[in-house]
Amino acid sequence: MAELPPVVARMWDREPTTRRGPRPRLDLATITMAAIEIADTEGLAAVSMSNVAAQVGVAPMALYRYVGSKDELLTVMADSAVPPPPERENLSWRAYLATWTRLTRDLLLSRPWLLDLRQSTPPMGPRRLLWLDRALDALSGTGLDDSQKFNAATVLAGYALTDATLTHSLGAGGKELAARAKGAAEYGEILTEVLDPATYPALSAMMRSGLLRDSTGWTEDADFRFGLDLLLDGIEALIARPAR
Amino acid sequence: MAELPPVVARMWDREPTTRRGPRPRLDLATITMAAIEIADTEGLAAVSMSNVAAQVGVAPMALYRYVGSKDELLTVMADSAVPPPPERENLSWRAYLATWTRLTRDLLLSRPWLLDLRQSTPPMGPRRLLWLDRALDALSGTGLDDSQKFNAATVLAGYALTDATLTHSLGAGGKELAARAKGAAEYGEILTEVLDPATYPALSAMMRSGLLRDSTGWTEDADFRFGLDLLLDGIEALIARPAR
DNA sequence: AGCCTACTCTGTACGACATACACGATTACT
DNA sequence: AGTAATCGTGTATGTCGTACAGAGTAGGCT
Repeated sequence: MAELPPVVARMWDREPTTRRGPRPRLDLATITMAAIEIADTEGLAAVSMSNVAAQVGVAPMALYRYVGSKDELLTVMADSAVPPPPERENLSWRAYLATWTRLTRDLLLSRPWLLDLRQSTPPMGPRRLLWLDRALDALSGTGLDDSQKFNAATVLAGYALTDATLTHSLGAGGKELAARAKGAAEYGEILTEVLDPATYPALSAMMRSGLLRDSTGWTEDADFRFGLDLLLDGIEALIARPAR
Repeated sequence: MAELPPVVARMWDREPTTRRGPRPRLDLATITMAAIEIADTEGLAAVSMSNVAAQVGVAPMALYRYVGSKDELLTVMADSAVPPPPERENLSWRAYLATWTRLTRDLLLSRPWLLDLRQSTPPMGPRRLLWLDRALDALSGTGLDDSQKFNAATVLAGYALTDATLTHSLGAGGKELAARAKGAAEYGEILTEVLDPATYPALSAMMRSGLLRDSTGWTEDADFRFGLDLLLDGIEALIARPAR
């Protein structure tokens, strides 16, 4: 039986109940919440061990009693920032996965620093795994095999991430919307000027006909639904198809 | 007319031809190639201004004559590491986009540090834009409108990234395959042990039936094709659908 | 030709950061 | 009561990005 790495153990609340020395003044959850609050308000760059320690009123080195490294802290943050998944209610698999994907995207947009966090994550924590479980569960009556279900969930989550990344980088950032929209328009302008129609035929034609000119053409919800329906149609077709 | 930021200008070879002082001993391409070589061999973490400077035989601060910051260097790297897109030949849009997406994924797997660079990037460079152009071009005869074409390309690129991320994190890394496969199996073991069937019904059932037990069930090419066909089917259905 | 000036690269310095190490204080178990 | 494990702190180290000032170089102008 494999041994749990200490942080993983703490993520899953598997601490031994009785310990030796002085009572800990903190716990992993407190530290993580403080770090998340800093990331929410000042951005991921402001999440330093010193800042987090100051936020919880402790010396920087004290944090290393709870996390093995800053990287570990970031990993825990990436899981703790995730809310519970939506309830299934009576929704069809398709309706449920649609809101599942949408909420995933909305989460990433409401905490953009999640986008910057390295997503090479086998070590998914309890919360992310709960989302995964719900997606798999929604597909349980469809006749897909395990691998297909898993891949479908992965694709949907990946799409949420792709869309959130694009949407975030182009605006829809609340108050910054105006600034970012202007940035996108400016960049489009520069590109239009710099793109050589000979080597970029399709793209330069598209730019000249005004793709980025009005930035609302991109960031709207219709674009998200577009790709989402694409994927759900694909899954539906797969379900309808006789088992291979 | 908007002014080009200096690095963007250099990325697009828009340097003024005559300059004042001593001839530069370097150019942006040399620096970028050195940085990419370091990233390829020692990983992204080893790409420091000092290391890059040493690699090209120059004092660290000299690099700042060519890039405004390390972030800019990373941005340029993210574009320069991209090879030219495949030729269209006589391929159907579907066949072309299939290899387009596959090659995108293969690129990300061959230079995994690109995965860590997932910056929120409007500033795409000439090479990435060339790929985008080819994808749009492949869809030019299909009757889709600009926004649909753009979204389709985005979704496919996003899928390549999702799949590469997952595949990389679970193995298929050449020599490390054994080590990583063992890692995945171990993690699966731990999860199986820790997952409470009551709160994770679908997932724990799936794990217990051996999803991660043999890691080849994931990383195989069939899984990539699965999602890819899902997307291409969706696009094909959209093309067949009468314009809304 | 000679000066001016923009531009090149260098050396030094500073502040931020992650983290190793050793210490004194605190508490449970023998 | 004593032992040993654990906690938080203070200090120190090495690395990093980059600001700044200076010395050398070479084109443009008079």
